[in-house]
Amino acid sequence: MATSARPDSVASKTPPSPEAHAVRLDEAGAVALRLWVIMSRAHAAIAAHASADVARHGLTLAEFGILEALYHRGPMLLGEVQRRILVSSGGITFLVDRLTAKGLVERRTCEEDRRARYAALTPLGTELVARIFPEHAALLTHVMEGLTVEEQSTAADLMRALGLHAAGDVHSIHDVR
Amino acid sequence: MATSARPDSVASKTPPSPEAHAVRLDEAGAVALRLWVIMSRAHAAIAAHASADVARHGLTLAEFGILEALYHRGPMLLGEVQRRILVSSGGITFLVDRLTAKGLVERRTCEEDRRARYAALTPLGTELVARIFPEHAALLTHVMEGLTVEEQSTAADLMRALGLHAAGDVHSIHDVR
DNA sequence: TATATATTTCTCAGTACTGAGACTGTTGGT
DNA sequence: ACCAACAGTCTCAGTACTGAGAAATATATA
Repeated sequence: MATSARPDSVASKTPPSPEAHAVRLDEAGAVALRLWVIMSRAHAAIAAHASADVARHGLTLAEFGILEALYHRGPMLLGEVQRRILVSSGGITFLVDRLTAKGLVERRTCEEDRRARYAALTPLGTELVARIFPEHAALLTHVMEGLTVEEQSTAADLMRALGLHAAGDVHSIHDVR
Repeated sequence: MATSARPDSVASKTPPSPEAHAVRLDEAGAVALRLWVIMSRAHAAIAAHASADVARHGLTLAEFGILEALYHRGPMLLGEVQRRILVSSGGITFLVDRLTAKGLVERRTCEEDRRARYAALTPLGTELVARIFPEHAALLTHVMEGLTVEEQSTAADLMRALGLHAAGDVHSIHDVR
């Protein structure tokens, strides 16, 4: 976590340096860039809170994401979990190993496809999620209070469209058609 | 980068497992949580594109963020850069070291405060940013096309309010007053 | 002045991953 | 049945950081 994530509230009304460069962008570029920067900062600020919260229980956000997914959906194939929480193939193995070592998760074989394995919560893991999830939700509710519930809902809809487009077949602008 | 970030388009209309747990949340909690998850996914999907783009030039997103900041604002104190791109104190030293090794950035002493040091672009660094920034902006414009320009602007306003609140004095819900 | 506290950067050991490739098992074509 | 291509997981070396603390300098208080 960053040691300080405050906005430059007081600081830096520094006079424009002679070495500063103005950028020429069309309107679409300017808006897109602005959204990306603002979104990154907002995400980082919220992630810092969320991360600190789960760290109280010795968990990383990625670990918590796995526990939460398994709690809500029941046992899942490792590949499913991987796509859901967006880590690399090596990462999911590593994370499930660590959660297994903590006694929160166990691997189960998959009868239909013997290459695959399920991850499932142990009773201890289930109990942990049941205990900490409500607190975590309350924290996030609090962190999100910068927007009204209606605004949050609007923001979620916009983010969803953005995410789906970005995750989908956005061909690189450098691709030949 | 995650090896696959596709949404579960086809997959997983799996029947609700007997081991799945329903969660009881008030409306505010449900909306906040939904926004957090959706926002994280959108951010990750966009970051994957941005990251891949700057990687073509051998840069990480954090490095590019520093170069961009120095390009637009001129030389900055390390602490300023750190707060702007949200890395740890060790991280900014490490990143500036690496950019210095690449010949893109140099350190300068600060006369007014001899503890502090400026980071400034070298001519090579300036030339690099001038060359790759327009391409990067074009890529982001393309990635953001899941929303209209007006929607992007709305989203940016909402994210800004969210980020400011989260980065500000959100006291932990567990604090005593 | 002396002392304490704060701020800025740097050091370094540690952590949480990534990504390329290996291994094992499945599927479809012939 | 065989073979090629593919899919799911695992291994492991490498990477990009974090965070606690140290060193140097600055500022405030008595």
